[in-house]
Amino acid sequence: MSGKGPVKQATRERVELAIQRLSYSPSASARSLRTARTMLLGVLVPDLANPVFVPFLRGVQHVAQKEGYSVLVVDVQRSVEVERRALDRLLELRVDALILGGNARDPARIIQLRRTGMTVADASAGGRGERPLIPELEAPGTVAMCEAFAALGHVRVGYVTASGGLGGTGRRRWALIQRRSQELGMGLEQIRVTRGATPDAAALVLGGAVRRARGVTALICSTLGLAPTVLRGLSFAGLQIPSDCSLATYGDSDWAAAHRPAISGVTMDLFEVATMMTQQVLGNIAGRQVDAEVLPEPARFILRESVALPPTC
Amino acid sequence: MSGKGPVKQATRERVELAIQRLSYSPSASARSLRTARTMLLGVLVPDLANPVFVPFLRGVQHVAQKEGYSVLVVDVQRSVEVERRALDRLLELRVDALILGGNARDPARIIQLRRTGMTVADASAGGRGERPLIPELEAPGTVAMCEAFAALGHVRVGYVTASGGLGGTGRRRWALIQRRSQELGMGLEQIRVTRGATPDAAALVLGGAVRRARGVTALICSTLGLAPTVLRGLSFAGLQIPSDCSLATYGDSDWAAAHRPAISGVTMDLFEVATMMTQQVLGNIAGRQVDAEVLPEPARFILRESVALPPTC
DNA sequence: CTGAAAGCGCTTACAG
DNA sequence: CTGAAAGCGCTTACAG
Repeated sequence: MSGKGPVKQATRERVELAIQRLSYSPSASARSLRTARTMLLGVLVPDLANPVFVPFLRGVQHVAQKEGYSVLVVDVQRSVEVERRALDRLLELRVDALILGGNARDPARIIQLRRTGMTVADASAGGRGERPLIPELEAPGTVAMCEAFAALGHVRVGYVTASGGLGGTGRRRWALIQRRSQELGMGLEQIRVTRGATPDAAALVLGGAVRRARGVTALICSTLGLAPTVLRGLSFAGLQIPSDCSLATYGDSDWAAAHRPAISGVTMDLFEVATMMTQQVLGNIAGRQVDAEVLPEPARFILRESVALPPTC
Repeated sequence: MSGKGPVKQATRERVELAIQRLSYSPSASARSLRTARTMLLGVLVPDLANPVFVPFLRGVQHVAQKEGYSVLVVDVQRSVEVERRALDRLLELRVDALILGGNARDPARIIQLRRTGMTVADASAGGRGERPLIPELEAPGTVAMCEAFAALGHVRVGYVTASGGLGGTGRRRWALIQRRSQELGMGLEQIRVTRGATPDAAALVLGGAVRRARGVTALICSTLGLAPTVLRGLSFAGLQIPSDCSLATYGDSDWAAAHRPAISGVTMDLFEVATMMTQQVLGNIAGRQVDAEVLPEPARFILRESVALPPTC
């Protein structure tokens, strides 16, 4: 009972060991200090309130945790200052890699980081030879949408954006829409609506664009988050979709599909994009050679009831 | 030019220092090893695909980063196993505190953690004397909703849940709805619909519940994510809201408000809940005495067009 | 194969 | 006030 036979003692030791283990847990700090690896991944997103970044974050989280990595997420709230501090902190934390979900506020900092040897994957912009993944994947969807409008006979399209400037991805997309519209002989204009604007405020802007002589016959919403504001604005203005004006949006969701009329959209699987990016990043830092040429599915245009023939005048 | 005057040398040293600083960044691992503080916060959410956890995560992120803390987020995907591993890892990382956005898969583990001195804040369940924050805040909204239905003359209500069991919050809520309905003289039944079910599958279940003799005249959707499925099911079944059946949901969003008819809902500000929880947690571990009695706004019931008089038979 | 030592980069208490 | 030393808890190379 108190250390007699040698076997009994061994047993007791094992038990004690097991008991200790119940609370013992090796210190990651100590290990990292020694090994110079933290098994930490930093993920920067411009704005978690924007729903496109949620599946992205889920994708990163998903593969990271399967590989034993933990993810530090920071919502930079579209602020250079917050991004700067976050990057400083992530570097102190010695993250093994950085994943950017959207355009960096300070791109110069990013290329500088790369120069120091930090692995950083950027979903939206391509630094030094790397291709901008998301814009590239999105392009086929944009083209398909433009072609669908043209095929139905639309002659003038309005691209609705939230007030505030476009980021790198936004500018690339706008350039593509411009080019495609022109080739297809459609007029194009940009319409600014404040996200979360009151229905009457949105109605004023949208009603004006649709109702004036030679007004737009179709609207493209630049982001899914803006769509409800646009829908309420149109509804308030007394405009019917699609008889008075067709509507499509970037992004898709169950709500867009459940809406009557169901809303068309350009959509791609950001979860999958994040998954593949993260796998590649983790492969890189493990020194594995990953075949970079397996790309996620490109974006598609989902045609639903909200896009139809233009009104006959 | 090469170390002549003492002043010049001092200047050069400053310059060299500044240059070095450009790449120097103190090691968080080393510091943590010494100080036994990591400035790390672990956040566990049951499922990031459930939109209620996104504002919650944003709230935590927001105050954490203002206070210099970084947040490790893990989506446990409703799996005990994933949760277990995540907790092990977060403990190795020596997070200064743990924040649970939803019910833990393994509550015993949590109370054990608390016993070892770990600070853990749980939004959905209260361990040992702490009150379950979210259920408590949600209750007034549930009551208001039940009363609204009763006041309009509804006699039988269906509570639509996703297939799969209820968690702690779900059970508490169900118990409250049961009690309130009974007190108000309304019948109640639970209806199970698979999230993401095809419209015809959902239509079968919902149509049956509404159309049969003495069927339900109103539906409550247990979570916002399920609402689109219910909407499409009702639409497929040829049922009009609210003339054939009223509809309310837990949660609210721009899409719910933009839907025609606009969807009623029980809603509260999870961003604010997370904000206050996190402030309290950080205050605790800093040894500050925070007044725990400032509570976030409780949930409200937003009455919109989707809830109206029951059909007259 | 086992065991003691060195060292990762900080902070903190202590000596000068 | 400044500076050298000890030590946080690991891993890894090295000696026995």
